[in-house]
Amino acid sequence: MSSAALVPVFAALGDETRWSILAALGEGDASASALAERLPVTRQAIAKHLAVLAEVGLVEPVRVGREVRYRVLGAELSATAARLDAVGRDWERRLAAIKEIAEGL
Amino acid sequence: MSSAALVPVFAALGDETRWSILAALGEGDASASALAERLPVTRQAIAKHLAVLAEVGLVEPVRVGREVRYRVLGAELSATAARLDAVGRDWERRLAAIKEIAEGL
DNA sequence: ATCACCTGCAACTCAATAGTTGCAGAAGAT
DNA sequence: ATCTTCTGCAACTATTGAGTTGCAGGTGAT
Repeated sequence: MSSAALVPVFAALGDETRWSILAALGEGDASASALAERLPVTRQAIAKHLAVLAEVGLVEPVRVGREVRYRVLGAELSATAARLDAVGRDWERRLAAIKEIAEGL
Repeated sequence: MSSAALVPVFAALGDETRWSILAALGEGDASASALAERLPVTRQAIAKHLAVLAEVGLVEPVRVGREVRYRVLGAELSATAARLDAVGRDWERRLAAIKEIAEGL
């Protein structure tokens, strides 16, 4: 089941640095230390971001020996997108209905 | 064209109060003052949120006499959802490819 | 056993932002 | 013309969060 609250997911996605991290993970799993070599922030900052991303289910930790690699979960992203789309369509539908009533049809 | 940067849109959607506002607007256009009567925050706070939402194209101001009503743009939400889904699918695809290579297929 | 490296926790700084109050100004209503 | 009401601007507070440095603890490699 992947239905954490919707809003925290967007809050997690509302940060450029986290997108850099997600983009980097999109090219293969990596640890916080490995990511720190490619990004202009410290390992600890990245670790915090990864914790946020893991909290909302966008990323998943995988122990490999003494390091902890992270895997991006694209499916969760798509699921979130689906829910967002549903909300958007619902509002469009309801507002269209209101408009018709207002026009006296 | 509705392609503002993607990240600020998520940042805008990462706030509970703004979702309350969007939900209220989903039941019909309303002004900041009208919204302030239904929500537990001041009009000015709502005005700021509406400015943020308008900035990223999720909402649109409409002058009606001396008041300014806001209309929620569900289509923009759906467009954002589509872009999000595309990113998610892309990552899944790439990671699946990497996995196959790693397994020596 | 020792060394190197990676993770995790804690304390701190600084900037951004959600929220407030207060006031000035413009546009309908009477 | 006056009164009401709605909007917009400005200053201020407080909280959150991004980022840092420093250090302690484990785990694999030699």
